[in-house]
Amino acid sequence: MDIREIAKRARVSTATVSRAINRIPTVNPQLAKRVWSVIEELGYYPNTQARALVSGRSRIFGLIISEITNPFFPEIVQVFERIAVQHDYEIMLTSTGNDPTHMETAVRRMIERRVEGVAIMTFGMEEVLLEDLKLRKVPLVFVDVGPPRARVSNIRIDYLHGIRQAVQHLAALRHHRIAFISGPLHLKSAEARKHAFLSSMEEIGMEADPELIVEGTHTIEGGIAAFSKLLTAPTRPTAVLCSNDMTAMGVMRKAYEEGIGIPSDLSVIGFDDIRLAQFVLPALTTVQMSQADLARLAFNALLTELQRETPVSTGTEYILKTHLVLRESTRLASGHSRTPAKKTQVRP
Amino acid sequence: MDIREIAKRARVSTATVSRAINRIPTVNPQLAKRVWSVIEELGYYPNTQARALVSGRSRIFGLIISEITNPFFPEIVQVFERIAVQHDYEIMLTSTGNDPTHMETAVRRMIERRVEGVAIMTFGMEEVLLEDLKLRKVPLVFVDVGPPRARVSNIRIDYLHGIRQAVQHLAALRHHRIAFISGPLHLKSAEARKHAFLSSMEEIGMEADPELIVEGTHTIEGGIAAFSKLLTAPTRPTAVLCSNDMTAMGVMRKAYEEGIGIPSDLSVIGFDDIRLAQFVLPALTTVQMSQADLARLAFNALLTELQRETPVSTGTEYILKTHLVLRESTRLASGHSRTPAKKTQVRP
DNA sequence: AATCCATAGGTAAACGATTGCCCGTTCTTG
DNA sequence: CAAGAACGGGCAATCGTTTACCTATGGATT
Repeated sequence: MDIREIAKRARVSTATVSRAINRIPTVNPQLAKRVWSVIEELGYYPNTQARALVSGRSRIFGLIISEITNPFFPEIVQVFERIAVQHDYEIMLTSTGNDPTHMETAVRRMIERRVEGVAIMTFGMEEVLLEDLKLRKVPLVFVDVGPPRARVSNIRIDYLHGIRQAVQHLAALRHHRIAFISGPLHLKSAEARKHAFLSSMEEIGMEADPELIVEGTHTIEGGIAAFSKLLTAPTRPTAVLCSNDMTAMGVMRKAYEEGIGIPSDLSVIGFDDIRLAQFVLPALTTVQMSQADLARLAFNALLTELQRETPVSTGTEYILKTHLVLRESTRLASGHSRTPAKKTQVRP
Repeated sequence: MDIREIAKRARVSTATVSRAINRIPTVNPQLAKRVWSVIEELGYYPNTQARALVSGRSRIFGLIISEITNPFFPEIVQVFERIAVQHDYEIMLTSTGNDPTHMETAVRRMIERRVEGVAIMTFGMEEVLLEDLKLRKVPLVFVDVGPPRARVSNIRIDYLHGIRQAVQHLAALRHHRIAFISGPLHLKSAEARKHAFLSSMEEIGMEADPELIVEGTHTIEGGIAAFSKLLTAPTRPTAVLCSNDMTAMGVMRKAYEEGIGIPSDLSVIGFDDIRLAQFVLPALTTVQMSQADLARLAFNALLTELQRETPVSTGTEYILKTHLVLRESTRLASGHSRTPAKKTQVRP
């Protein structure tokens, strides 16, 4: 069933049907009504492929993330999708697992489907592979990545704000041996977080012991491994700041196995504030970086770039703030207890 | 840039270019090579919309899930996507949040994009809204739902197997007061799990105290609420079996707040075996229902139905087994300790 | 009353591929 | 050596829309 069928039954031309469907105001309301009732009656749905072909607009945005099974991303996907649908866009999602090959085929698929824009949420990887998209002048939005360029927007995350709060919170709780577990350092975002930690420490005159800085992988497993390594240090840390919440969960897991109480023996702070963070035991103090805001920012960046008549020479920059949210996983360093230490209940 | 451009430069007709691209064996290898080298040189990517339009095949599958932020689903999405890409399919993902309106618009969008099949992973909801798809003879695959029908396959989950193991495990550990927190009972799957619990109990001659059966929502919050309710019972349960892992995490959270030790004071069993289950503290004993297998099963069901020349009158049934995996959250009921109880370390 | 203009709606040409059909070669076969 | 088969490749129709352009109609203007 196609537009011709509708046209015939409504005794109008296909042009009129098309106009009625697209609610073009010049069509006589009477006619429009006739057309619509035929459409309803037959349960006709327009063919998007045909529309896209002739109009040159696919109404699809690409969304590239690194790992859908990392709880950080689903919320982004959800919000992004919701907004897209509101704007009559479809999203083409791909989770690369940080595999360049996967990334490459994803880009190819997206070009073949003629996406109108792509949000890249891999936090600083493989920018090179996107040359094909740039070449085709597809609007792009990155997080935490490189030099601005025409049709390419950037969301800069203000890591320093939240991480400085975290460090100062720990310092206020009299922690002197503060460890940091970074993400994989080839990610720009991981690098940036580490750097924010370092300068926050310096700012308050604390030196970061190199032995207490280890690299993780932004996964639970990585957190376990990294914390194990920290435990071999001559003097253990009393607090550990993690580059993301998954890492923090790994630390908590390992601490549990070793009989190290959190927060009684060790304070832990995460980063991201994934939903789970509040349900972990004990609830995780963490630096929030709103996934919903990030998704909104990215979508709007794409839409804005698309609507711009004459592309500006250099893409727009957006900024996303971060800030600390206090929960149960941090406490006064032991030896400084307000009241005689008791190993059981928690109330930081 | 289009196929004509390629044809011109390779000094062949568009037909030959098309045939070369589709690797049709009748084209002269020499010509094909010439065509391909032009394609490479120009960085030409075929337009999927045009292809789909003329061939009548969109190469898109729909995937409807209930909540992408529920950690159960991302793994499904990942596996489904991976297989789809291997078969040159794209997936159109939608997370309905159990909202019928959302479901309705999702179905409309999918029809407009002419999906070739849809996997519905809402576990027993809103089948009615899919009439439009059935009408159009789109292959469908459901989990846990109703009567078979042409072009509609079904994945039946063998809940009983895993749940019976769970119940017997608890019984063997001398638990007599076993609670069950169900999912929202309007979901067929939740209903089925509850039923499996009841009959497993009956089988070993234990009666399920109605006071110990409460309804949850398959979320952490629901688990917290449900367990709070259980705590008001005149005699508390010593073990609780949950309809999914999120619920179990809610129980653990609430227990933690109340100072109830797991597994020392209370044994907890989940269902699903989401990845997180092994990292929770203590690691959760749970009934595994493989998300990867589920995704594979669903994809193959769709593909099979699509390749079937003459649709059989009634869709195929597939079966997915479940089974218990033991971890740290269960233990001999207190008062039956093998060795004098000690509150610290865990080893069930 | 004649002319002009605005306007609504129709005709048909795109969009970029696939593919049925046909035609010209070359090979086979009697 | 002639006739038919086999085969490779080109022509052009087709998929289902949108939209530029054109035409007819009716109202306004003089």
